[in-house]
Amino acid sequence: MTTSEVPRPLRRDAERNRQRILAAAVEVFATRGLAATLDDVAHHAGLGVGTVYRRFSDKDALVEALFEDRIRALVDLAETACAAADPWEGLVGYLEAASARMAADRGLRDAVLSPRHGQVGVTLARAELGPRVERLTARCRDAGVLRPDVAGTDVATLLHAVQAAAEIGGTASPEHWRRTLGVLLDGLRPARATHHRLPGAPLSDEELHEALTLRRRAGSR
Amino acid sequence: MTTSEVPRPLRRDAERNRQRILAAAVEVFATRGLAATLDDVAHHAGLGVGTVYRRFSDKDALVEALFEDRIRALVDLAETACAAADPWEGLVGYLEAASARMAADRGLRDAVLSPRHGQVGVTLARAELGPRVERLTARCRDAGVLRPDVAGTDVATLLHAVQAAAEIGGTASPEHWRRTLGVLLDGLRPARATHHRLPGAPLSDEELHEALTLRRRAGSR
DNA sequence: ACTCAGCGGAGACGACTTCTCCGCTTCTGC
DNA sequence: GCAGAAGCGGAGAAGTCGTCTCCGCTGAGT
Repeated sequence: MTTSEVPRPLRRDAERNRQRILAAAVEVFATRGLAATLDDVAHHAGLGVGTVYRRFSDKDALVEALFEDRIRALVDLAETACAAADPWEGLVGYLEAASARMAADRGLRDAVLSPRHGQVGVTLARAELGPRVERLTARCRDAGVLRPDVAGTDVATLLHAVQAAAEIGGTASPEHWRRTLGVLLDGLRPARATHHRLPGAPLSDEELHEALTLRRRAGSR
Repeated sequence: MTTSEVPRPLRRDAERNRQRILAAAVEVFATRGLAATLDDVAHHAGLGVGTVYRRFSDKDALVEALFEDRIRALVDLAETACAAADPWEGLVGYLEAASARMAADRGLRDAVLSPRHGQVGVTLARAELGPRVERLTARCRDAGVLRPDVAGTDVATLLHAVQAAAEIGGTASPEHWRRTLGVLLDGLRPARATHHRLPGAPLSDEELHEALTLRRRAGSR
């Protein structure tokens, strides 16, 4: 449903270029984030900017084409994790897999963690993430394998925190975030709650959503 | 030594305006970060931009005037924490205090966690932070109150991660970061032998420094 | 061969910042 | 009071950086 299939089959060379653009965009966005310019992408594909703009009306259109299914894959990941035999393993597996993908792709990181109006599909897909993380968390809490004072929104925040670590590791130490995640995971076990309860209350879903949406002047366009 | 004291005492109204600028800058930078424009600051002070530029040659000059001692205060905090009777309490106290200050002041956050050439004093002050955190960490490790596979650079990374949480809380939930810090602190206790060691190796000092310096296109100017 | 989809990429545009300039206002010392 | 230095305001010059358009040319497809 992205675009009606009716139009016209595209000339052979044009289709080839389309693929090149997509491939270049994947690479460029992955390393430089969504802040990369379309000029960058075009040049990386060995094409002129005009060509990119003929194929994709907008920078948003390109981003959407690239990231909607990537994000949907994260949703599937969460869904699968909900079905894991061991709730804790499910949560850990999801956090690791999701973190790994976002850490390896600055563009995905931006698409998931930052806002942007106009990217309808991406936004919708992202919205499906929250409830699943919530379920994942609730399951663990019920099973007593997660400290009871952690909410789903807290886990979302933690994911953000891990990505901050990933940003520090950058491409120089692409696995550096795992250390931060490791510390966090140990801190999430119930027995580990040595001290006091976590202070304050977790963010409500609305607060979290607003925080994520309101975020950053950055991004693209 | 900021500027030689010799010049001339400044007319009374000028001095008053200077104070207004400083006060406005504190406020504006705290809420909008270093990305705020000097026009913002000037307007917030009820003055024209020209006035600000007469007093401070540069945006950097203003930032420097504001944040050098703030960062130095963080250094002092770390120094004091090193002298705490209980090493763990020292570390926790430092992390909490430093996080609190940075969470409450987006400008400070930017000044400490991001780069910027030209801000000599700020950069120097920041450089003194690393070794102290290292000492703080080593003390805890030696005392066996910190998991042995955590290095000073890891703690620095964790601080970053906490600030990511702070950014989410924003001004709506200014204390939200404490929950993330809480989880992290519990995860830092010497392994009540849950899992495995933290994966990979900690960043070296140079790697961390480079990561911090190389960071972000953002900032001011 | 002919023609039209497709291409390239200079540059128009717009959004933003930083910082300057200069006529006018306000102090201050005498 | 008054002269004249110090200070002020804020329009706008100048620069930067992205997005996206335009149009003459190229080469695929029949």
